[in-house]
Amino acid sequence: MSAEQNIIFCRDHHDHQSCMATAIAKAEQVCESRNQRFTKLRKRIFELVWQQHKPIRAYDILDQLQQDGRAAPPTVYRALDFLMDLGLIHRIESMNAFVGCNNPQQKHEGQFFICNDCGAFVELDSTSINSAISISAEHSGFEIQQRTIEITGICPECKGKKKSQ
Amino acid sequence: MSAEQNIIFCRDHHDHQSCMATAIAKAEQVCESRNQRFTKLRKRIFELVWQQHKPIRAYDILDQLQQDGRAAPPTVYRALDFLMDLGLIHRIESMNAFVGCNNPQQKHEGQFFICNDCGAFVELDSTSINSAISISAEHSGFEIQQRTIEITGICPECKGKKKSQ
DNA sequence: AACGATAGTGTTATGATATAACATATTTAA
DNA sequence: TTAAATATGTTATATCATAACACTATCGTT
Repeated sequence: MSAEQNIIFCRDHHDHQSCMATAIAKAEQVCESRNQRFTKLRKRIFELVWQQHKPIRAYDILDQLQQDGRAAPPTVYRALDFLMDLGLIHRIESMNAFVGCNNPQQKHEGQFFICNDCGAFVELDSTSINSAISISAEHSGFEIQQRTIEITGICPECKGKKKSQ
Repeated sequence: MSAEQNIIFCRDHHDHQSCMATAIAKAEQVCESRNQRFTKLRKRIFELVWQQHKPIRAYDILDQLQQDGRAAPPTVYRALDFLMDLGLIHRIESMNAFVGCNNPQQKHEGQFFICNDCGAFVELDSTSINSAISISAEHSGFEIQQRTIEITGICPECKGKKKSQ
């Protein structure tokens, strides 16, 4: 039962409303189970991260917040740190940006496939990628603490669009 | 003939002089073959990156340069960009830092295993990791352009030291 | 050797990303 | 209801990176 997940870029092709609602429900669940508070601010920032199904940068979040009144960087970064600690979002190191996680209940660090064209991304947790890395590490006694795996390129849709031009 | 490379953390256990000399020789070769100039400045910065066998940040390089006189950030970043373009060094995204590459002749993007304790690192180019990722991508028609694979943790030596304390 | 073209470097200013430190407000739990 | 703990606001500043333009060195011709 460890079938590899398929990459599905869902940009524009789904019921965003319910997708978002599900994410929020999961987040609330995770917070509750860890005795953490999903405050109004944290929820707002979580929503902004999820909103577009693509990586968003801290200062873009800040810009959005400032449309409702004053806000400063620490407000954003603190919320992002909180959400990351709980695994509700992930940081994309190579882009200084953040994405929502759709499997926050499981502890994991995903593998991210991100389209350079449209920004759509997919998070995998592939057994074969994970174990290839683990094996390399075990081989020499390296003890893994954190995995950063970020693959950028062109998603199937954008590839299609390009061809037909 | 695709035996996996082993992780070897060479910190402190090698002839640094000749290790460095080899790296410089390779770099000169690569530059020559691509009709690029390995200028005094570029060489100096290349040496600083190699010097410690661990990731070094741009402003730390800048500090070193400034001991020989004035220098400003663009001087450093330009040289780093040049060296990266030729594959003579790599950027570690998750640390905003740079490391020397010991196989610059081959075009590749490595997998980095970096010790959180001592900073030692190893660059692999593992067939099994690479193909696991390629397979995941091909599965759905994602066209890979760039791979960022950075694994942090504790190297065998530091693990040993900790145990014996 | 003299020349213009190209490539490389210096310099100043500023943009982009992130955090420290402390003040204030809110929630929790006794 | 109150003290402790948690969360947020606010100001200042650290850290990372690049744009734009001036100047210098090198290369390839004549």
